[in-house]
Order: sequence, then C-alpha cells, then structure tokens
Amino acid sequence: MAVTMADVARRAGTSVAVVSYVLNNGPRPVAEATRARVLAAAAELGYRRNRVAAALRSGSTGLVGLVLPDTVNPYFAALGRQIEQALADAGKLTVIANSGYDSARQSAAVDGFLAARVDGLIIVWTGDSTDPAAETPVVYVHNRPPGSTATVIAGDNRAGVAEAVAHLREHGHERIDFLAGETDDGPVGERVAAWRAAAQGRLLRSAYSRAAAAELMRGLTKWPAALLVATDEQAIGVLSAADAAGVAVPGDLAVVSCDGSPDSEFTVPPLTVVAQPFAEMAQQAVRLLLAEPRDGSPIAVRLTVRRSCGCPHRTTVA
Amino acid sequence: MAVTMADVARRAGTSVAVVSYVLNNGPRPVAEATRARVLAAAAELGYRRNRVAAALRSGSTGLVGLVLPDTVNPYFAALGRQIEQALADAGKLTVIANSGYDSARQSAAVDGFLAARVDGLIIVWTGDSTDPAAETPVVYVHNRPPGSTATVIAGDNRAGVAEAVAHLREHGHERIDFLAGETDDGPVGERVAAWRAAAQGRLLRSAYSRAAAAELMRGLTKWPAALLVATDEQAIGVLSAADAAGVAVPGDLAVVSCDGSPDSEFTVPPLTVVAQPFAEMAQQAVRLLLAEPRDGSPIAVRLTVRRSCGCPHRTTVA
DNA sequence: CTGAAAGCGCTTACAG
DNA sequence: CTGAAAGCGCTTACAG
Repeated sequence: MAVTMADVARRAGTSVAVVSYVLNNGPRPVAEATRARVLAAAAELGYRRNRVAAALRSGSTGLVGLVLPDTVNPYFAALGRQIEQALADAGKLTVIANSGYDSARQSAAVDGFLAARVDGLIIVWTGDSTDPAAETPVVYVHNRPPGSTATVIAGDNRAGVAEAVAHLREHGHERIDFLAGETDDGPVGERVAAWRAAAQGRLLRSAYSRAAAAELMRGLTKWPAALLVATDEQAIGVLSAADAAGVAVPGDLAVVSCDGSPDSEFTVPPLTVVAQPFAEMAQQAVRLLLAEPRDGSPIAVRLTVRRSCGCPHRTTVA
Repeated sequence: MAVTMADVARRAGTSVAVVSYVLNNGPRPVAEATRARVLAAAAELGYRRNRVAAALRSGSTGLVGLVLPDTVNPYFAALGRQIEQALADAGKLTVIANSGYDSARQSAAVDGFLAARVDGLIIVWTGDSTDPAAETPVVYVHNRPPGSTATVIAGDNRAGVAEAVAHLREHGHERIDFLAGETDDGPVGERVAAWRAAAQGRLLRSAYSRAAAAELMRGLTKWPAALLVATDEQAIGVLSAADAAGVAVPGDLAVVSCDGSPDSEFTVPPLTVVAQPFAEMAQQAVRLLLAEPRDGSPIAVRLTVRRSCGCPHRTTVA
C-alpha cells in the first residue's frame, strides 16, 4: 500500500487536514514548526500525493486531452510537442490520442477523455461531425468542427499564402499550381482561397500523406513549373516523387510549402515555407484553455526562404 | 453537475450497486429486465462513468505513462503512435511526456505520472540516472537505465547492422564509417559494436538531431565514401549536409541508416535502412506491461534496400 | 493555528 | 437477484 496523508499525519503528530494545508500551501495557514514536521515526515516516508483522490474531491484531474489526426505528420508532431511542453509548464499532464483522420476514432478518444474527467480538451478537429457539446472546456487548434464558431488557434494563412505566391512570382512564375487536401476544410481551405485569389494554376488534391502526394505527382502527365503545397507532409512526398522522376527542384519545379515544420529545414533541397509559429500557437491554445489572459491578435505566419523556391542561398525574410 | 450512478439508479428504480453491476457486466448477475431499465436510464440521462471515482475505488486509472526523449524524432514519433494505438486497443489512455534527453525532465515526468497513479509506465530511458524503483510496472523500450536488468523491447540490432555492413561491402566499400550518438548507451552502443566487429572505418559522433548531424558532416575535412548512420534522424541531417556540400548520394557517399522510420522512405534519395518493426515493438511492450503472454523471441529487424546505398531500384530484402 | 468529519462517485464485500 | 453501506485518499467548510 502506498503512503497516505494519514500516515504522514500520524508520523508528524498532526491531522490530515494540516498535512493537506502544508502540502498545498493552503487554504489555511500552518505554524512554521508544524509545517516543518509535516515536510520532514512526508520526506521520510517518501509520500507522493494521490492525484486521483485529490481529483475526485477537488474536481480537477490535472489532465488535458490532446487529439491530433496523426502524430507522425511533422506538423502535428511539432505542434504536439509544443503543446505538451506548454501544458507541463502549467502543471498539466497531456493525454494523447491519434484520430487517424477518422471521425469514429476521434469521438471514441473524446469519450475516453471525458470519462477520465480531463480538465480540458485541445483538438485538431477532423471530419464532418459536429461539435461534441462537451461538459469540458475545448480549444480547437488548426481546425474546428463544421458550423462551430469557437476560436480556432491557427496562423494567418491568407497573408502567408499571398506572400508565398508573390515570392514565386518574383522567380518569374506565371502559373502556380496548388496541392491541397481532399477537401477544403479549415485552414487548408483558407490557403486554397488565398492562392485562388492571387494566382493562376491547377488545383491538385491528395490525402495528407507523403505517399499519397508522391503518387499523385507520379500520375501527372504534365508537371507544374511552380507548386504551392498545403502541408509539409505532402511537400516531402512531392520532393520524393520529383527525385524519382528526375525532375529537378527548384530547376524544373519550384516548391513552396505551408507548414514550416522542423522537418522542412532538412529536406533535399531545403523547403521554402510559410512557417507556422508552433510555440506561439501552443502557448495561446493552453492559455485559452486555462482561461488565462491571452493575446487576441491573429498569429503571424512568416515566409522562410530556403532553396526549393529557386533562391540561391538560404536567408530568412521577416 | 454531471450525471452520477445515483441519478441513473433513481431513474431506473434500483440501487447504485445494481447500476454498477450492469455497467461493468459484473461481478454480480442482474435480471434481464432490470438490466434493460438501467441501460435505458443511463442512455436517457447521457450518463458517462466517472473514471476518477472508479479509479480511486478500484485502484486502476486506465492510464499509462509514456516517456520519450523527443516525439518529433521520426523514430520516436513512429514508436509513440504505435504504442498509443496498442494501448488504446487494450482500453488504456496514453499520457505522454518528452524528456528532451534530459534526466531531470525525465524524472519530473515519471513523478507526475506516479502521482497520477498510472497503471504502468513505458519508457525510452535517457541519461545516467538509475532505475526509479517505481511502485508501478515499468517496461523499457529501446533503452533501459544503466545497471538495470529489466527486459528491453528492442530490435535485434547486431544482426541488422551486420547485414547492412555486408550490403555496403557488396557495393564495393572497404571502409565504412559509422555515425553514432555522443555516447555508446543502449541499442546504439550495440550498433556501434556490431559495426566495429565487421568493418574498418572512423567512428563519428553527434547528438541525435538532424541539425547536429548536418553540422558534423559540414565540418569534416574528408567525407567517407560509405557511412552507416545510427538513426534516421541523423541520416536525414547527413543527406541534407551532403546536398548542401554538393556530395552526391549514393554516388560519392553511400548511406545506410538504422531506424527505418516512415520518414526514411521519402527522403532524397530514399534511405536504405535496417528497419525496426515498430508495430511489433509496441505490441510487445504493451503486452509485457499488462502482463499478458508475450512472444519472448528477439524482435527481428530487416534490411530494407532503397536508393541511398547505391542500389539502382527499390527492392525489399527479407 | 488545528482537528474531526463530511463528501467527491464509484466498487464490492456483505446481508438479505 | 438486489440493496444498504463501507471505504478508496484526498479537500475543505466548520467548529474550536
């Protein structure tokens, strides 16, 4: 049996109430001598607070549920790590689940989290199903359920895509194709719209996987000279397919991608990207979830110029 | 206030004990008519079991803690997703933490998990600190604490590396350098030893990041003609540095890596790898943790031949 | 400043 | 087959 507060109280010659006051720094004051005895007793016994019991009584588990479509996708991997970090800084533990872009799995994950009585949910929503009307605070990142009017933590994609289009233009490209996802939901939809508004070119579609993007490119009868890709995951597939087909990047094909995950810096060639500010997105999501004051301004995205667009040297443009 | 078993019992005209028996399918039998009333009442009220209360009483939270050095590293990302999946299949929720290769952060994560009373821990151990002697089942994957004799779930690295060396030999390489981590702990140490036993060449070292590996290569006065790399994360950095330096892979530099993460299939050029069986590792780890019968045989690793070694076409060798 | 006690929502002997 | 009740280990009014 694990050591309980009762054990600590007995050893310190006081009550469990006082032990709780000491260990929680409140809500009642404790005499210094008593405090010292309690701390000593707790240390001697190797006491560790049972958060399950504390949660049942206090109503807060210290757990936050995080639902991501696919933690292997470098965009979600980067986002997930930042969120886990921000949550840990706030004293919360992160319970994670992959939805695999599947509504049923997503809903099973949310159910499990609610049964576990998480203090909140951070979700990159997937699919057509609507808001779960959870009895728990929810913050959506990147994408929210259709019809929802909740705040979505996401970068300013319109500005970023417009900048990317302008940059490819400077390289002399008149026509710029766009590789989107299979539907126009959420931020990728915004990216598509921003591209449509600024450029001429084909709209290509593939699932959000490198394999699917590579296969799509492989099947093209005519490759574009310039391509804007919705996600790094797909862009990595494009680079792979180009290499296999003997299409030189950026010589024959200029590529700009829209995530700016850590992976994008080390592709061959390095990807020019519209970089999402992962750390800031994570912090804003966590602040919003914990109802702390939060900067309400849209999150700026920035073009990071590397080699895949045709620029000779790596430089960063603010 | 959320709906409780007492609410369901009231509505069904029975006791909370019976509600519990119905919802848990035991441990006592319940008449069919009563069962139907309870189920109907639960559905009507939208009852959702409070797992916190159940955990306090039953002693099992349904939570498993997973500590990984870095979830952005493709090897750990792939492993983590498989483990989360295997745990979900077993009805467990995964609480995740990144140690960032830091002992203090690792130990803070373990403490947090123990306070949350997780049912078990799955850890890719990092650092020199020794076993935490936890009051919870622990399974180590990939690496265990120094001095520990616990089972480690890991692929058969010796055989895999020997095979990789043999393959590079067939490509005519006499000297084969090895890019290891900064120390020779765990599986990477095994990989180093297996390489030492089979090949002549320099031992290179970098931290487990693509940036560190790229920087190391950049600083080399003489590049190797053949390089075995301990991890995909580093191999991706090597490919990046080679591209930047105008070193052709596989023409000037043949590369074989040792993880076989999903990422390795889409690098430029595609990496020939000693592939770790992620799904199998995850399943064995979960089985071992939950004390289910488990195949005790070592986990086979296999050479997956792609382009970075010098082979003309992609083929898979069993 | 300190302590006895209620109660969070379950599970599970125990009694009927 | 069913129900009243104890108890998991905390937190927190309440009383002293």
